[in-house]
Amino acid sequence: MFKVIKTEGRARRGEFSCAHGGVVQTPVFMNVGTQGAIKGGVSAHDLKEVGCQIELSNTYHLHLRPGDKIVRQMGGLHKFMNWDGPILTDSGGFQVFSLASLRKIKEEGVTFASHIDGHKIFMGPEESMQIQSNLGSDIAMAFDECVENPASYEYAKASCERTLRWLERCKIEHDRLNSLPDTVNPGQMLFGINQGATYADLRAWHMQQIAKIDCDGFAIGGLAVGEPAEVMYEMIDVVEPHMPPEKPRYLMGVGTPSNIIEAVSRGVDFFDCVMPSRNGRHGKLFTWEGTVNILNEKYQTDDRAISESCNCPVCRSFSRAYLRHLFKADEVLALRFAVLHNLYFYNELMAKIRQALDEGNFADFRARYSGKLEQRA
RNA sequence: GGGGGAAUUCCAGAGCGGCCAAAUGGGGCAGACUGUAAAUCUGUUGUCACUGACUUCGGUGGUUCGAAUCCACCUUCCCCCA
Repeated sequence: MFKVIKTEGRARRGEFSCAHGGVVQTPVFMNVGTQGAIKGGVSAHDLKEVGCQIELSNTYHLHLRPGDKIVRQMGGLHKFMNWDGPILTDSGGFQVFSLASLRKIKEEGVTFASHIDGHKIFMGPEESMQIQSNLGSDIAMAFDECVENPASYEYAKASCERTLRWLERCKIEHDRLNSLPDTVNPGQMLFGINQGATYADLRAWHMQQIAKIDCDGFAIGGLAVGEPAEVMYEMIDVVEPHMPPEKPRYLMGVGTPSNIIEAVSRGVDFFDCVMPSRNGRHGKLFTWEGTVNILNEKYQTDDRAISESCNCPVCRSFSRAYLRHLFKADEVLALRFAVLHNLYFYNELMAKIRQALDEGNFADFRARYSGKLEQRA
């Protein structure tokens, strides 16, 4: 269920609900827990404290370890990781991109060499749907190919045509699985994914085609893979008019705070990104004043919180000097604190975007923050 | 008291006549990171007027066209015997 409750320009303020959790307020940032845990020592329990509304996990990774059948046997991913809110599972399509050296693509699907032990794994649309069904996520993503950048027009065209055929197969298999009497999550939704590299005509054509398929939402994939941000924005502009307005739009894997603000202004509702957690683990912290590299020498005796305007559990109690020390001393607590802070920031960013939309001053918000939040504090 | 060994750039530790401002680790400093093969990766780490010059390898002298590398003495440390 998705409902747009207010708009400002193309930006949308909405509400989304699914089989788990209460109403999700959009625009929303989904917190990434690839293997059923947020890297850096953050649990589902912590996600609540940090304002997370939806968690994202990965089909490929959970299929390899512990195995989707084991997750199913343990009662599904929600119970397994003790997260009662919505879960979106990515399909494995991104691994077609990120594990490019370990895979082979054919019409039927993709053969991977496991990044763990090298054994062969075949994943096609049906397999991806079966795995996601076993995981019992609330939103399953279609199995697609995230094409690398740059890609030739010919390759991008052939690839997005194949991704369209894969979506048709995903839809059939997804509906079949959902109707099984013992399915883990009968309310599981399916989102289709737009591709087409950086070619406007392919993007538009592909979006028009997938919009004909009765999906519960539509994602824009294959962006933020090395192209300039302006090109990414242009692709959103190209595709957005062809996205069904009554369904949620998800920009996959994006992005920086400014990327998110810009995409919201272009009509996107859902986001996810590894950036807050990964950068956090690497000592780069986001604040409303700009970014802080907590490893820098200048914070050695800085008694202030990471951000004095932040109300996260870390900023309420610990200093920059202490956090820097934890990093320098290789304490796992450093990772945990940094990730908690960054996720809190991202979730608060979304809350403030929503508030601005509610109050009708998103344009002001955008003017004030877009392009600023990635700069050094 | 006798015998043996070692002293190298922030640390550890290679080098043992020219290709050495000196390997490799660590530490330090800085940067990158966008549907997570990432608690990872990259750069840098004597000084300066920086495609070159200058001062370094415990100290002082010496051998040599040339020394971190060879010789003498000194200093300090370590090991073995008593």
